Amino acid sequence: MVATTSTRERLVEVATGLLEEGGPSAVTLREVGHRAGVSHNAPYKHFADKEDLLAAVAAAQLRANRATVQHLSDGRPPGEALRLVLHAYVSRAMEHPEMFRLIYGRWRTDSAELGQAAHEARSLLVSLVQAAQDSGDLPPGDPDRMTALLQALAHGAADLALSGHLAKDGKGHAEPGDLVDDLLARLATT
Amino acid sequence: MVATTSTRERLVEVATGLLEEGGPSAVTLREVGHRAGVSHNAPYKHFADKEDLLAAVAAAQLRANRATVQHLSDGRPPGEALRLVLHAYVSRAMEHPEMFRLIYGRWRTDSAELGQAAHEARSLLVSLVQAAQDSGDLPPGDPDRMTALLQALAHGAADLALSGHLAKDGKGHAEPGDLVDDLLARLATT
DNA sequence: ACCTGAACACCGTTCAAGT
DNA sequence: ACCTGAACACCGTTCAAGT
Repeated sequence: MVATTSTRERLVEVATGLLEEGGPSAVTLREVGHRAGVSHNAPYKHFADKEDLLAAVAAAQLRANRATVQHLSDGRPPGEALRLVLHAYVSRAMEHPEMFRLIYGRWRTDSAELGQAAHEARSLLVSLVQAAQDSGDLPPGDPDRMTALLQALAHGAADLALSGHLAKDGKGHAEPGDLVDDLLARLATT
Repeated sequence: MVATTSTRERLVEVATGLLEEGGPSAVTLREVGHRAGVSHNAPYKHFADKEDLLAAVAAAQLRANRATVQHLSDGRPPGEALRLVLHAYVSRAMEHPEMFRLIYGRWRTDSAELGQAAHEARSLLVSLVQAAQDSGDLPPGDPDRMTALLQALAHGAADLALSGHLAKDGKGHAEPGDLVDDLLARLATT
């Protein structure tokens, strides 16, 4: 299997690496072009501007996440699958903070590719929640709303932990994963 | 009462305005200086660099938020006070997205002023939660951890809503404030 | 102590031109 | 269709100098 990566794919790969190393400001089109072996403005032939390139990076990562989620939940009981997926959500955020902040950052460009990837990621999560409700691991109710509750908690716990606003005194000892478990436990006993 | 605003205070005010209008990239030291009536590099006499100025902006806002929280909760039953404060947290985020993202963004500078303001904001929230536990509006347990759970949910709901990752199909109709109420309701019946 | 003007290095973006 | 080199406007930061 020969990997024939197009220039466009290489630009996205290189930009991904630069992002994780030093955040969006480290993704200069000059360095992207240089690492991809093209000129510093060749990216403009594939992307409208820098933000459009970053949107492609975020979309690619969302698709990769979706594959991970599917693999993680495959063949497991719904309650356990959901728990693993939420913990993976948090772990990914803590290990790849720049990518996390990019994906859930503010976009002034409405990238169709990114919107599509985000929609598919959410759909998968909703179906997982629905399965957990059917199996009795989660209480009944609108699955969209239950999903939003769970994702909001996992997301907020990760984001606050990343910014150091989550009880760093060590007293509460509230790791983001612990909060996920707290919520799941309370929901299970309702 | 004559308002004798120092240059430093004026720089922070001007930077705050620019931030809310167009985000951190709109806060150019040149424009800050110009609006404050000084040269484009006068800010360097008051702040180490641009990030240090933004840290002062964030710290000032955290202190203002703290005052709002105290005023909101003053004289109300703990359960209601907590609910109002969490809703205010969400509303503030939705109405001032750039400020919200700044405060809970990533800092490479460890500003003592910002760290102090963040710590005090968290302490106030913990004491509110503790009062709600004492009055029976919230279940018992480590107040630091209960606070983290509540803040993580409010924070995540607001952040996901801002980035459009919260069920925008309209089916679940999950506004951030609704999620706050969902969690409070579930905690009340535990 | 606080401020200014010039200068430097860097970056996103555009443009005319090349194959 | 895809790429290049030069150029423009802009920005953070530094420096020598002024009061």
